[in-house]
Amino acid sequence: MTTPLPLVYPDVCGWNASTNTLDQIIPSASSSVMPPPQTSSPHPSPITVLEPVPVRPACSRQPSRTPRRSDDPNHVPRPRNAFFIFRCEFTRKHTGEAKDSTRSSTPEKVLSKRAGAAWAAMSDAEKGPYRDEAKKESKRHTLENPGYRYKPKRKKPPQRRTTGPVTRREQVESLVQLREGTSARLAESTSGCPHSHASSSPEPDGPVTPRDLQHRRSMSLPHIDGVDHLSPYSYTHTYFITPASCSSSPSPDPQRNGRRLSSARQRSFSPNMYIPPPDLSFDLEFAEATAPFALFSPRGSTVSLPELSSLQDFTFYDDGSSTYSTPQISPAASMYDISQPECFAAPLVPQQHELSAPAFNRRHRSNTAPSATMSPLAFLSSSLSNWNGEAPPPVTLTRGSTAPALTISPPDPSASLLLGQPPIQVITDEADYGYGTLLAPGIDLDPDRTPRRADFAPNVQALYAPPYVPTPPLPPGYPQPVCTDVPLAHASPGEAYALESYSEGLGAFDITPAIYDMSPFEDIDFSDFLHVSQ
DNA sequence: TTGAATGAAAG
DNA sequence: CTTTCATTCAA
Repeated sequence: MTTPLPLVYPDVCGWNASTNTLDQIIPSASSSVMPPPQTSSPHPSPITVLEPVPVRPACSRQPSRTPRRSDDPNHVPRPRNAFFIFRCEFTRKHTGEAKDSTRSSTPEKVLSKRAGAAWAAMSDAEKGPYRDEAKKESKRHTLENPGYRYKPKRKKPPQRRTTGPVTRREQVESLVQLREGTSARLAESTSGCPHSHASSSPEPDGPVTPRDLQHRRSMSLPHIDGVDHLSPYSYTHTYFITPASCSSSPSPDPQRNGRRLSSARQRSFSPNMYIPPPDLSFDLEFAEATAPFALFSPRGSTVSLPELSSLQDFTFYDDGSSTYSTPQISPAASMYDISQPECFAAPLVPQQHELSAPAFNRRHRSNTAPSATMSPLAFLSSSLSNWNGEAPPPVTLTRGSTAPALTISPPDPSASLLLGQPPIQVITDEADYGYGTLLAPGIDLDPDRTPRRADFAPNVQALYAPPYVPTPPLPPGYPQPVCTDVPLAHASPGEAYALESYSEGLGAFDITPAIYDMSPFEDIDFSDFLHVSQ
């Protein structure tokens, strides 16, 4: 057993970083006033600084009645931030000029509220001086209090919005509940949903709140150079699954919803429909907004936000000469030579090693907090985007006891891509699920599990082109596409077909896609890009 | 009341 | 390792 050395925390006041010693300490009172040992307690240190002498700038009304950091005379208060500096001035103006009665009668709370409102109404330019002042004050603070370190004391244990694992099923169900609740409230309908799985309701924190929806963890697009990259869309749509039996309940927007669902129902999926991989060169605005992703995506991995935002000199011109400059990111990017404008154009007929258009390579960041709600479509498509085009192994299905076993060998994936062949047919005991099914034979859609790429039909990725992608001409001799693609900017909601195969596939499992709206580009789930419409 | 810093959680 | 986020604390 070693001698209990006095605990020393180098970052408390008094530590001299240069000499690695404690310069100024009151060598007394080491443990006399120590609180009971608590791990969360940030060690009220016996070490105290002699000289700090906090300078309170002009405004300070010195509310001596405030709990001055528990009667520690050597406590160094934090520097004020811009708002606080503003608030000081604000307070002075509003109480100083007024009569004393006002001063005493205006509670701090009200002042704070008013100051907050005033602050919010101010422009950046107006706030600038306060920010500068705050910076100065901060600098002065560090100069005058070397070794100072802000050490907030934990009083409450930090609460994450959700604790513990939340299964995807729970996420989906809580979304369904949210939607159901909204529908019910709006239509005053009492139709319940038998599939709601009340037994396995999302336990820890209850259903997803709208705020959670806004905060679906996903790739936030940092505004490069602080410039907003405006989207041509007013909304992006993310789809989530609701059991078919629930979808009959009135929806908050029956018109849109009905149109969406019925169009998905009515339009039959053509097995000959060739949906090309996305061509990202088609639309200036879209390309501008997407380009960072496209640039990085050949790495096929995640991109840190700093990296992304370091794309400062990214420019994009559509003046015919089509030049842009952008930093060379990685050697892997040479697959799409980013020095060339054409790099944004996906190969019209992708080879197997480059099946994906750049955007498709971008993996969905899986930094999903438990509270983050990922739409089923998002996780489906995230799996899809991880899929490298390999065909799943041949699957043998037994068709009842009398029927002969049926072996389905997926076609050569590259061939199927080239020819735009339909996905393989899924045949089960129950039914012929038909073309358009996304899943490979014998695969059940299990919301608790992220599908692996082997779960999908071999050319399913090719079916996943966004609806707004202009169809490139197919090589002569190939079946020409059935669908006429609509340019992005002119795409109308009814034109979306990218999800049809998806919804048909899901429909086979009694699952109907539904939608919710998100305001554009605040928090982008990249998979939404692939299915955006309108 | 806003904003900065922190530390821990989570990937 | 990096990023997110709840919490504290400045008057």
